[in-house]
Amino acid sequence: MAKITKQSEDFSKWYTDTILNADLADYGPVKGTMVVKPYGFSLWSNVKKALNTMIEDSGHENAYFPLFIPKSFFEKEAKHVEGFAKECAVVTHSKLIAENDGLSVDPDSKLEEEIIVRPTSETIIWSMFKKWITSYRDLPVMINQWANVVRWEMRTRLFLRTSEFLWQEGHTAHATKEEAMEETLKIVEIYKSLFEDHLAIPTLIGKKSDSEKFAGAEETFSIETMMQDKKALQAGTSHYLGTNFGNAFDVTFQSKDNKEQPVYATSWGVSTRVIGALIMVHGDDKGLKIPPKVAPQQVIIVPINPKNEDEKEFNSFINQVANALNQKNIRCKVDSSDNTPGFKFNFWELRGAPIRVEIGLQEYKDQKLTVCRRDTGEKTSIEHNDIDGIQDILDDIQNSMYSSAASFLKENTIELDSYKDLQEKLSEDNYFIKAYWDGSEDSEMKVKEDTKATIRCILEDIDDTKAKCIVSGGPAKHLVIFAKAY
RNA sequence: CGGGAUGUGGCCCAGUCCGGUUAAGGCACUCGCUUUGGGAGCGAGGGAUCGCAGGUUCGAAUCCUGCCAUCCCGACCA
Repeated sequence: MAKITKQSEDFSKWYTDTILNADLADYGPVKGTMVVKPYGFSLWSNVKKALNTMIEDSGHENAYFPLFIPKSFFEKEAKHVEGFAKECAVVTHSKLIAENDGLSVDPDSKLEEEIIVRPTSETIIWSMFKKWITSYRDLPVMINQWANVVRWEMRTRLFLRTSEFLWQEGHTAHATKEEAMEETLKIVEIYKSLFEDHLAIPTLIGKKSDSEKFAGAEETFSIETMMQDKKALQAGTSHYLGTNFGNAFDVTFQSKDNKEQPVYATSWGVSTRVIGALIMVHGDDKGLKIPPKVAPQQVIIVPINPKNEDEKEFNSFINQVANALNQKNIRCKVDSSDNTPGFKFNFWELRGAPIRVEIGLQEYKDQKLTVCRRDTGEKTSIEHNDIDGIQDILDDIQNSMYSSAASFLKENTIELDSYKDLQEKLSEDNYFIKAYWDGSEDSEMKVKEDTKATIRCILEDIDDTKAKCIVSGGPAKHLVIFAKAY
């Protein structure tokens, strides 16, 4: 276990060091791929469990659609093709031939129609919806799937952008525009709750500008979050797709009064990128800081073995504490490896365990526990059977992690109305800049060229003739956030 | 696909310019003893066809040619 680079020295090196050293993930053999290791997967599973519960509780059903999609499906929706054409893995052959010194592709096995490895599943899902939807009685259809997708990326980073990643993608079909829009916004609220209540990550919610929205969507809503380097990370998206996919796949339904009607759609997704967000929002120079609700281990007990004491009784005291915690559904583990206590302290801080309980001779004699919080480093002593006391500390850690991230976001979000100030500020440091925008692509592009910042989201539409665009000085249509993004 | 760099035990790397015994060191690993309240110490041990393929040479990690891979910087992106 090596020492990790300080955040202040090189934030992105800190990020990679932390992931590798905390055992979350490792590089895969193919460029841009990653292996999610057990500790990282356990974290993802906790996130997944929380989100899946909310998805199911709001009426969605899980299903699974194939990885392989006929190429022709992508040709059906023009914008969608445009958006994904440049990053698709394509299957062209079905056989290999063993030759003297290796394998080669059998030219005779060329497929009649090439197959695309899904970059997202709208097309295959809507091809199925066509079969399933004929009457108003069939609607709404509310499907979710947990899957892997492949997007052939040029530059990749662990969790943030890899060629293959895990996510959930929701796909719904509705009888009316209003219902589909309502669904789109309901999902945004679910995502907001996942981030704020479970991951302790404050969020900004808004609409994407045309240049940033999902290929094939009418409207894209996004959950934007601020990392500790003050760059923005889009952590979730929810799309109102209108009738684009319904039309492309010729899906219609018959209403009560026997009229043929178009079907309205939504789609929405959250990926393993949230792990990246969690790392970059909460981590520090010691490593990860995981919010208790999703931590693989909430409490780590580090025994400090006494020299000449009765080891048996000491160990049974420790097991008694661990069992009591586990019985109250607190995820707890005793680190009984033969490393030194100091090593274990650092090891579990690196891995972000919210609470460490130290039990040595002193605690054994006093029947007390020394409790150390990962977020503040503060040590307190509590009675050995005060399980509620531990739960209270976990809750407090969860809350204070959220509030410190929230004040960080607030401190680094500034409102500006002069373009000169915007350029100056963004050349000094990263910020979220709240400003008016006239809605034109020219203004949007100018900011990107001058500062590398983009419109992360549209917070609200403006109907005030006095509001001026920060770029052009013309009448403003929207209040937006400009920021550099991952 | 353009510009730059790098390939040597599991990992980080010295050695390459100027060819010459058994390829050095650190981390990690294994065994033993001593340790254990903030990354333990000592001793012993295992592990490398030096990215691949040719070539030059008495002799190649080192020189030459070709290839491959990875990383960084640009055009694309949840």
